[in-house]
Amino acid sequence: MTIAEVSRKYGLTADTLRYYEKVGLIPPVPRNSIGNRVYDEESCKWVEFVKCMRCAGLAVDALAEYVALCQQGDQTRLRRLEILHQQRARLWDRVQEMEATLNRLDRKIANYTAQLEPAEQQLYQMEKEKQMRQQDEAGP
Amino acid sequence: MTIAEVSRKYGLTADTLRYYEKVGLIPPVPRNSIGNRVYDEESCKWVEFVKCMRCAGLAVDALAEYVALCQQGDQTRLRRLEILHQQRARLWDRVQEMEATLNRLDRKIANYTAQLEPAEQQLYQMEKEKQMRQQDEAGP
DNA sequence: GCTTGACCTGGAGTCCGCTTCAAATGATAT
DNA sequence: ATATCATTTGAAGCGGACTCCAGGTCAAGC
Repeated sequence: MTIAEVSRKYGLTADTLRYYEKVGLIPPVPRNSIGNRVYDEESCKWVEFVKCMRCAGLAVDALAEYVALCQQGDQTRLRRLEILHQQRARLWDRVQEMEATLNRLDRKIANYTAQLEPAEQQLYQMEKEKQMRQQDEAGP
Repeated sequence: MTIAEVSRKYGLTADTLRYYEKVGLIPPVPRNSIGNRVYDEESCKWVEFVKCMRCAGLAVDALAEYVALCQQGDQTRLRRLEILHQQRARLWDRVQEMEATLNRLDRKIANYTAQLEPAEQQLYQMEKEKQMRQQDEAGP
């Protein structure tokens, strides 16, 4: 696949794909005779993997280290595992934090909604929906 | 409270507190006769609120709009509710994405762990622990 | 009355993660 | 053969969110 095809396939710009390769988020992509990138299965898998990890917020340099280690063979497996563990832990912490905030927002929303004038409520209802929970003040 | 005290209390630098105020993430903080900030209850609540929301990744400008509306009185309640809804939705999406990645990392970790030499496993065990799940390849 | 220390401001600097650009190359279409 | 097009590179630029800095003001202690 060409860079344009991969770009379409994964929704990353060609520039971003080159950038990822440059900083080591994906191993060097094979080239054809004239030097253009030709993404094979392997490269695509890396692209998909990295897209997923970056979307979740993993840091570029942790990922780059992991990718570099993968290219250095089996004796790096232990270290790779460490990196994965560490990143997983960070990610988990962030998710906890975000879920707490989600709950807080839900309470706030419930509170706002409860205090709307009936007319407003209906007006609002007409274009909105869904899940809410408990108390919270409506200021800060 | 002085800015230094608030800084200690919430773990944000004085610079960040001034910055938040400047860009409207917190309403203007009261000043004493010589122009120094004196954080009252209200200001502290805002600081805490904004810290929480920013940690969860809400955008500065959405928050700034919300804060501005709060200062404009009750007729902005509907719009505020909309903002909260919207931000909640974004946050929820991100959490979903991150949880999926978390699962993927877990599978990867399980796979790596399973493939370690027994000696390595033990070595690894000695400093690590916890939860893992199922299959995944160990490359990308 | 002079230093020290906390605070102020405006503006510049930093870091991250892309994004844009300029100039070049080669394949393809007319 | 000339124009068009996708691609290449290295380097510069950008946006977000702080972070740091220089220069200045006050209040208090010695």
